[in-house]
Amino acid sequence: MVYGTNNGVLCALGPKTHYAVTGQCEDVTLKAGAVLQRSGEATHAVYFPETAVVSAIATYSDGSGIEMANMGREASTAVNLLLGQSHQLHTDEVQIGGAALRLPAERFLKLKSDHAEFERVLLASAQSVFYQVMISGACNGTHDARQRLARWLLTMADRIDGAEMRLTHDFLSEMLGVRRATVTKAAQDLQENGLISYTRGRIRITNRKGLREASCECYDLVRNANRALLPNAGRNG
Amino acid sequence: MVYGTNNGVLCALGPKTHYAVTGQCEDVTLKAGAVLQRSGEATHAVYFPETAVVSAIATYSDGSGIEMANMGREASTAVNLLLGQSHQLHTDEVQIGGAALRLPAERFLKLKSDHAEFERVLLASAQSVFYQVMISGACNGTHDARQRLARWLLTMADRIDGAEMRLTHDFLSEMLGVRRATVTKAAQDLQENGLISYTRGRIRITNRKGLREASCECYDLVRNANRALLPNAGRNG
DNA sequence: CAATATCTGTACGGTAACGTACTTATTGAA
DNA sequence: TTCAATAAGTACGTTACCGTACAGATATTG
Repeated sequence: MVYGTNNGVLCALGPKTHYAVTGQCEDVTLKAGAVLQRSGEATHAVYFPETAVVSAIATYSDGSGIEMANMGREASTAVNLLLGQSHQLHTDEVQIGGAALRLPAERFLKLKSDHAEFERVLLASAQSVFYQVMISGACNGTHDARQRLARWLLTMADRIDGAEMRLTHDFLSEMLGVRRATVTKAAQDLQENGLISYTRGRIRITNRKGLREASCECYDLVRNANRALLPNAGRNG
Repeated sequence: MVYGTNNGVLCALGPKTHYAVTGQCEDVTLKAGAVLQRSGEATHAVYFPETAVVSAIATYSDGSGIEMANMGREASTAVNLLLGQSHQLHTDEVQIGGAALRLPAERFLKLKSDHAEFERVLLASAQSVFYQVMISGACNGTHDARQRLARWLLTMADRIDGAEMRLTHDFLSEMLGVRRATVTKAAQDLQENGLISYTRGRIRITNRKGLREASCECYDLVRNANRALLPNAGRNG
């Protein structure tokens, strides 16, 4: 039963619309590394992450890619279709495997035109994602690796159930766009200050308040904007 | 007479809608440094730049701000309203003074609901701006000052009539988020290679092809996406 | 034409990253 | 239980920037 999802976008819907939309979704398990839809291709479906995290990647002509945004349970991959584009401008890749709801493109479009509330919430969600991307862009150019690591861990923790996150320094270095050794140094610093603790692929936040202070303000800006735009998002079914 | 605008969003409209929309706009001259609308305030109007350039700025709690996107004649400031938000998430500030069309919020919303084509084009434009912000964010973290300067100059040249741009290194340093001296160094490099020439606040592109090679691919990615999303945009009335 | 303001060139030491690469610690599978 | 794979710690020279500061060049104004 998909009713009871913890996806923030779907939770922001009133019961009736929520029911209509989730009734058309299917539960899927996304595997880390899977490419959901490639840049330039037609968009087949929209994903509402629950425990999975999906990232938007820009592809350069030499084949390299850069992560431009990542979306967890507070968002969805609907922006393209929502703005009227049938084809992808970027590649959607699963960063962290987990559960998600999948809604085929045609059903998505039908639901969008049948339910004004759905469209309204989707637009607000797009605004939230847009803001996140804006802030992240500014953040990358302004704040150092330690602050950004702190921010990234806080953001990720909001998307995950348990206290422990399974993330390697290597993975984080890709997310932050820095060297693996730079992540190790930043993580050491945070650990020495008692804000996190980690061993071999497992990271745990031990002092959330302190980590927020170590992070740049970008964490709060994005979070507050998301909460303002999608109320009820923490409602959980 | 506003018909005959060179704003790319408005030019992407068919004649009938174009006429309906521009008929509701007023010609304004925007002064560099002016704040059009502040973060948190209600959005009073939407601006379609012609020769002006407006930037979206995120404001931190210490009062400092970071430029997150800038919009010239290929775009508009409509994203907020278009996505259903009556209030600003960011501050819109005039970076380069010049002409623009101004459309009050109520009229904008009325036109949007009366003309499906207008809404469709606006959504495509939002997609384009969204993509620009995504790419720029990735670009800032990946490419060096010289590449980004080249890209910025190319982008700006597309928005301006003449061959000469009135820009100081100091101004450019703010745009790129680097030191003024770093801009001077990058600009010297470009000039020594015959790609640009400049004197005291005036910059001229002398070898466009070469400048494109010196720039990162981000210039082409954003430009191609914008062209694909808003055809006819160069039609000029 | 002189005075002033504005730009640009340059210099200095400092720092946070970089690429590369080797070592040491875990962990899961043979 | 040993081995191979994976993760984390560390090191070294290098680079692109930073903050600051001042001198020279070019406009603008009185």
